[in-house]
Formats: sequence, C-alpha cells, structure tokens
Amino acid sequence: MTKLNARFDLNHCDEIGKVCTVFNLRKASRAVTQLYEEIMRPSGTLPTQFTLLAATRAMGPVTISRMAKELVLDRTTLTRNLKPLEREGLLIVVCVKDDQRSREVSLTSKGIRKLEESIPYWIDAQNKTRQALGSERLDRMIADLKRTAGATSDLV
Amino acid sequence: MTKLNARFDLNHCDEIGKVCTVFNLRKASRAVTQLYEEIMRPSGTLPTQFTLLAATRAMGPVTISRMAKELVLDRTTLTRNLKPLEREGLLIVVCVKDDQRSREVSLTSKGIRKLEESIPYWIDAQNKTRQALGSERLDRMIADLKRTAGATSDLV
DNA sequence: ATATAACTAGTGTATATACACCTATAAGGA
DNA sequence: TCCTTATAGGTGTATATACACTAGTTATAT
Repeated sequence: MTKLNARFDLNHCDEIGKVCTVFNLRKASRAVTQLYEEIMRPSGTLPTQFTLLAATRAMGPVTISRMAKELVLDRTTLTRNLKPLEREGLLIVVCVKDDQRSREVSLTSKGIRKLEESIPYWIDAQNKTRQALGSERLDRMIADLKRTAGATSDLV
Repeated sequence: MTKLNARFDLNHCDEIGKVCTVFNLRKASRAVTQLYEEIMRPSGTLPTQFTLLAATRAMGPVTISRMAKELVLDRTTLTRNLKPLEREGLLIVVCVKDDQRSREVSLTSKGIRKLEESIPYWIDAQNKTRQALGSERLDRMIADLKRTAGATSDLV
C-alpha cells in the first residue's frame, strides 16, 4: 500500500510543478505582467505603477500603512515602490497634521494626467487578456483570486 | 448614451482595482507567497527556490534557456535566481560538451537532500492552502492559472 | 572558406518584494 | 507626571524580475 503523498517524493518532482499553488500563481503572474508591460509600454507607465496610481486615486489621501494593508503589500515594500513615482512628481507623500507619525499619499495633477493617459493602454491590455482567456474563465479566475488573496492573507 | 468604458475614467478608479487582471494576480501571488514563506521558513528554503530545485530535479540536466522558457521566466532572471542556490552548493551550472555556448543546470547531492527535507513543509503549505480555499476552488483556479500562463505567454 | 545570421549566456541597471532592525510619536496606566 | 507599550515609518540587506547591451559559439548561405 503506497502512501498518499508518495507522488511527491524525489522521483516525481514533475508532479510538484503541476500542483504547486504558489508556483502556478507566480508563473501566471509573470506571464500576464509581461503582456501588460508590453502593451502598456508606449504609455511609459509600468503596470505595477499604474495600479499604484489608480489605488492612490481611489483611496484618496491615505496613509502608507493603510494602503499597504489594502494591497496585501509589505509596508516597507510600498514605501519603496512609491519612490520612483515620487521622483517623477506623480504623487507626493506628506506628513499628517494630527499625527506626526503618519504620512499620507496623494496624486499630483501631473500624476492624475499620467493616470488618465495610461488608462486606454490598460484597457487594451484588459481586452486582449479577456480575448485570450475568454470572459467566463477570466471572470471566474479573478473571483477566485480575490478569494485567495483574502483567505490566505488572513492566515499570515 | 454613456460609453461602455465610462466606468474606467478618473472618477471610478476603484473599479480598476476590482477588475484588473494583473493587479489581482499579483496581489494573490503576494498573499500566497507570504503564506508559503511562513510555513516553509523552518526548512530554510524559500518557496521560489524550492520550485527551482524541484524543476531542476524534474527536468534533469537542462540548459538555462530551456528551463527559462518552461518556467515563463526571463533567461537573465533565471541566471540570477540560480546564483544563491549555486552559492550554497545546492546545484551546479556546467558547460555542455557538444555546444560551448550552452550551460546545463543539475542538482548536487546536497541539493537533492535539501529538496527532500523541504518537501514536507511544502506539503504542509499546500494542505493549508487547500483547506483555506476548498478543493473545488483551488483545483479550478490552478487549471485556470495554467491556461492563463500558456495563453498570455504566447501573445508576448 | 568566409561572411553573416542565429543562438546561448552574462552584466549593468532599475523596479518589486520582504525581513530585521532602528527611530520617532502617540496612547495609556501607575 | 513619567514609564511602558503600541503605532507609523524608514534603512540595510537579500532575493525576484526584466530590459538593454555585450561577448562568444554555432549554423548557414554564398
């Protein structure tokens, strides 16, 4: 009688790649990120930076910590990811009056313009992805991804 | 009559985060990666490095380029990701006899041991993820992720 | 046989990500 | 009030990721 997990031993490492959640997630992330980067390249905005601009716009003036938690992003990672956008003058991070510890992120008018100009390229990437995957699969997967982000980040 | 894409203008940036494929994929990736890192920490192997070890074991001696293509990973990224594993003596990259351009990656016995020791922690992470998401959703999502990686990497 | 094209790989640079550690400020209790 | 604790944030370091560029090797065409 073989053990249930016998297929995960050294002689069946190909099975690991086939069923590993984190591997398949990261692999798909790379593929989709590469596609979005290619399509959005003419806009001069990286997809990761685009989502930061959109998140800042959506959340209004927001502290680093709150934004990081919302994005399931380490706080220090967010600090660093904001740097290139600050340097380009697309957003500003300023101290909060009521709490000298906190700093709030906001878009500048230049950042708003940049975001607006990038949206058509992002829509193009969205449409090409939908075309490639089919609406049904894509909508289902995004719903599953949301659930995954919520359920697993609760465990950490 | 409003345009179909009207909800993606500057006044509805919250919609962008809700429907953006690359954002939701990366966010879920971060959440799951964080969970795997926490669970696998005692093994001393990062989940990304674990998958590289398993892929090397599965693909046998394999050139950098072929491995990169298989993993939907930029070739130069793979070169750099192999570095810490080489440094620890878990794998070696050697020149190929027949083609002086190519270099092949193989596990060392130390790498095989390390992989074997890490598998139980990986199984634990796999099980906890399955528990959190439910088998049906997880299996469906992984199938969708595979399809996504294949379909979008073909477009680039 | 040689010139050119195609292929394989590495480096420099930049962004993305997170942990350990540190500093400063706010909140709360003795 | 003052001491302790909790909270908000930044830096140093390391890995993950990709592009532009470079160098060497093999294949191909004339």
